[in-house]
Amino acid sequence: MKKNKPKYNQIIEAAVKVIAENGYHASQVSKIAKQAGVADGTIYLYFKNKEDILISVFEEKMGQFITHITDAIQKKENANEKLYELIKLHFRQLSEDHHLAIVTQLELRQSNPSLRLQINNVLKPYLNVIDTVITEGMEEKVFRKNLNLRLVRQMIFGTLDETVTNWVMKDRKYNLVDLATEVHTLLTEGLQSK
Amino acid sequence: MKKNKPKYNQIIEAAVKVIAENGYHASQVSKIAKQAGVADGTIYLYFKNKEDILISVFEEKMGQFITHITDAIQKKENANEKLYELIKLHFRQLSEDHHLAIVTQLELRQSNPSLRLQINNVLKPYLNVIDTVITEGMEEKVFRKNLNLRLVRQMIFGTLDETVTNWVMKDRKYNLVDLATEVHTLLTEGLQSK
Amino acid sequence: MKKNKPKYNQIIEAAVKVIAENGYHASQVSKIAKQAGVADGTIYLYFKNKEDILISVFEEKMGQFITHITDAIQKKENANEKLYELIKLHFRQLSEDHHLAIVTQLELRQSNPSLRLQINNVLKPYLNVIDTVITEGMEEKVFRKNLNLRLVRQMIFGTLDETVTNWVMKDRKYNLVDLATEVHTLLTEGLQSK
Amino acid sequence: MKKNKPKYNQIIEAAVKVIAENGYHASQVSKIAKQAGVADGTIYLYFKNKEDILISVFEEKMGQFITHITDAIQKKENANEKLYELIKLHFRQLSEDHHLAIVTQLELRQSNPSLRLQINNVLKPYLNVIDTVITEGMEEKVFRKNLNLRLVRQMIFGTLDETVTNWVMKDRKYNLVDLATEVHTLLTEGLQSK
DNA sequence: AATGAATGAGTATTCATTCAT
DNA sequence: CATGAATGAATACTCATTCAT
Repeated sequence: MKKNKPKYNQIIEAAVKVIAENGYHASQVSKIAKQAGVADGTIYLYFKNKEDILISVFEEKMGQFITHITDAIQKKENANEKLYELIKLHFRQLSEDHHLAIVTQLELRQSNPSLRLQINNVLKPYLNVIDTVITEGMEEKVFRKNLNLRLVRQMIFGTLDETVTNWVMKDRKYNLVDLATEVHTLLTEGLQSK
Repeated sequence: MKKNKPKYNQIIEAAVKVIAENGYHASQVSKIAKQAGVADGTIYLYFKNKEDILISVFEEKMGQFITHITDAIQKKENANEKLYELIKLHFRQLSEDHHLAIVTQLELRQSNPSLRLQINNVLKPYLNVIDTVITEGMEEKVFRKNLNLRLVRQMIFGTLDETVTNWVMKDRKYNLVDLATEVHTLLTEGLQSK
Repeated sequence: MKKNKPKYNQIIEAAVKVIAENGYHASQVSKIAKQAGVADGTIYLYFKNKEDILISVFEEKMGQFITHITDAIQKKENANEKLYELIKLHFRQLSEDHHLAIVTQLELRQSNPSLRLQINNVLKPYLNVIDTVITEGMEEKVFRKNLNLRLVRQMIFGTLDETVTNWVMKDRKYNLVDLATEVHTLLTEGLQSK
Repeated sequence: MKKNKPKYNQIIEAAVKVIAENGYHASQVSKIAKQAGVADGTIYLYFKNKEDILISVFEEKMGQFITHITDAIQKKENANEKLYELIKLHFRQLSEDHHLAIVTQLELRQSNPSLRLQINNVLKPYLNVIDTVITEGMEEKVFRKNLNLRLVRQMIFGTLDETVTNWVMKDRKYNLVDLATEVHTLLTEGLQSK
């Protein structure tokens, strides 16, 4: 499988770095090749075209991202703790790889509709993980029953995504992971005073 | 002021239509000019460059959007009702102008980071409106005191934005405004069962 | 009509010169533009793409070529004289424009099949002129009746074409027009001694 | 000699097939190698470069073509019969190997002038055969004396070549060999009625 | 002899912007 | 004010050839 070839990963890592530092539109294939230490033509032995590099970057990175979160929340006992873990790891992983954070929150969004459709497909497993936590929470009666699954998922993902994007746009000047507790409380308890 | 010139608005409206129908990347200046019924060069008598058209589209449309919401929530008595009104009008206005919805939720996001920074500036007054509602809610003790203002704003805006984007990407097949009540409940009461 | 625009003809003439001097494959669009004294982009205001330049070169030049021959042979009294005139003018016109001769006999032949198909279409009117001369000759009983039209046309065109190509490949070291009489005699009387 | 190596011929045959089926420009070295069942690099153990493959294809095939014709016409008694035999075999051989016909009449002509110069060298022996027949014909007084050798050769070769090219371009829908008699008559007797 | 992964030179085309009229 | 013809910078991808194994 091509993913075991060292050059495949070399190119993926080079792409993340080049895109994060130069922005999507200034990331020419030749620049990525140079950063990866291979010839321009070599890129095309491993990727169909430039778009395929971007999709593959996202697939590889999101795959690890999701696997990590899925593994961690399995060890938690109830949906509430699972949700907290998911928030914490979502923040932590993007905190720890700020190149990746820039690429996912800013650069990849300026892609064309066809690419964004593929990106959504890669995101689906993550959204499914969120759905599972919500469903479990309703079954465990930790969360209110009769929650609108799609809406709740949109609230959770929308909140996390917006929070990370703001953090990236503020040049990551504050600690993102520190916000996990508060975000979790907001999502579970809402705004209302009791 | 240039906004009183009829061609200025002609071009703004043409831009919304062209971008919504053709997508951001296929919206050449010449296409917008043709749709507006003016010569290519005329565009540059009213706008500094292409980016300026896009910013102006967003400014004009968001200005009305925000004015409308600000006016409406002033008439509401407490922060809870104001929040509900804000959600409802956010959804309704984008429902009623689907060209605008496509442009703001999908097409304008393909722009480069510099443009997006300016778009954020245009959004700021709207985020301030949200902040005001939250602050009032805390003062009125309708909302918990000690809420992290920025975080709450990100939750509210992130949730609304993600909800609208999903609706647009599902080709607007369901009624967006109908979701306002549920979204409001989710935001105020959270997920937890009581 | 675009053919009246001076730049259209400027580009056509530049293309003939550049292709004749550099060869088909070394004739980049930018080189043609430079020779024509226009910007690269201007080429695309007058031609759909590079192939369209080549087709148009051939159309324009062959159009004049054919018109000239058609006009001249109308004045001749019988098919035999018309054939002689056709041979003479075929040779003379390519003799007098050696850039055109190089382009038609050598460079345009290395084009791809799709282009060659279009080139054949442009040639058709010329082949029709040949056919008319042959048919008239049979009617006038100057030529044998029952000649196979297609075959005779192929003999005439094949002979002229091969003769010109050899002349071009020998760097035009001898006078092509001088051969007209002999070629005419060969075609009409054949090889056989009487 | 490299011609005894089996892979040499494998590659030659593969090249004819690949070029006939895919066209000259879509016949990459790697495609020829694959068809021949060898590695890309192996090609370069037997051929100097891609052009050398093409030249060699033409040399090998034309060698057989010419040998066959030379042998056959030696058995004929006079120049007239020899010319007829040459025409018949020219047509028959290309009829029987339609891959070769496509390659020689269409595909190889898309090559650059340098390659075509080398192709002409390969053709020379064939043109010499034609010359010999003409000279014999003049000596035998079967053909008119004082024929311009080069011109007659160009008429014969031009006619045959144009006839075959037209047949290939019409997708070989009619029987080429059947035309031999008529072509022979045209060449020897000309167009004129007696 | 044979392999095939790696190389890197080369080019048509688009479109935001200008400026002479 | 308005026009629209002209500009020219900028870039992904192919494929003949090499050479370490």
